[in-house]
Amino acid sequence: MEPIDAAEAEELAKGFKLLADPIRLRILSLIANAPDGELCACDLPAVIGRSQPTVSHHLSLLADAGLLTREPRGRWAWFRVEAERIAVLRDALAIG
Amino acid sequence: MEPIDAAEAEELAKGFKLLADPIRLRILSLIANAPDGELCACDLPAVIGRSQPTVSHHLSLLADAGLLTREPRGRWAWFRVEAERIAVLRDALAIG
DNA sequence: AAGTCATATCGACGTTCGTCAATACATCGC
DNA sequence: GCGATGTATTGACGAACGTCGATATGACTT
Repeated sequence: MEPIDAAEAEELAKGFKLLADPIRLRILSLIANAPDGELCACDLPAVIGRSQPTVSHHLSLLADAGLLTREPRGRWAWFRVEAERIAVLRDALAIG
Repeated sequence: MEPIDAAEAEELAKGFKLLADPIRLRILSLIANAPDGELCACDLPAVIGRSQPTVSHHLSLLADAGLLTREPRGRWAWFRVEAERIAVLRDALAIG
């Protein structure tokens, strides 16, 4: 954890805020561990146990922040984890 | 990022929620980079730019969660970063 | 003992967040 | 075209959060 200024703290906090929800963590985990590293949004409401609008809301938050990429294929939407963006947050937690 | 269940996601989300605030990030950064790895709370309100109750509030949140340890010395309170607890969160972001 | 100083707690306020029902939008199959 | 299906958006609600002024607690100094 290097010394950070106010602007960088603001930026990092936005990132961690997205990780500060169990639903979003499970979504990221499910996608990261899915075959070929991608997952169809259609499966998530049942697996997560939340309504379709709620899941879609979280997916949009993660995608808008660049932590996920969305690829529409016909009727379905497929998502992948943007590992580099996660790595930025992980590296910010390196202490000493 | 290994596959995580609902209980683990809940636990990790609590941790990331503490990192999801720029003030708390700066507090952690300032303490981690302070001489001897410890910092007196008395300096923080001026450096951070928030009121004393606000800073004390954030320090308590971090200490209660085990991310900081508080050591009262006379009139002052000194804080250290609990690196192992931060490492748990960092490791959770390791994506295959 | 009285005063001072650092810290913690309380109470209140506006803001943000997570959630879902209802609805709109887009794409497929017939 | 039309109905069905997957997804996104809207609107509304209660809960949680960050903030600060006022106050309380505790410790040192004289």
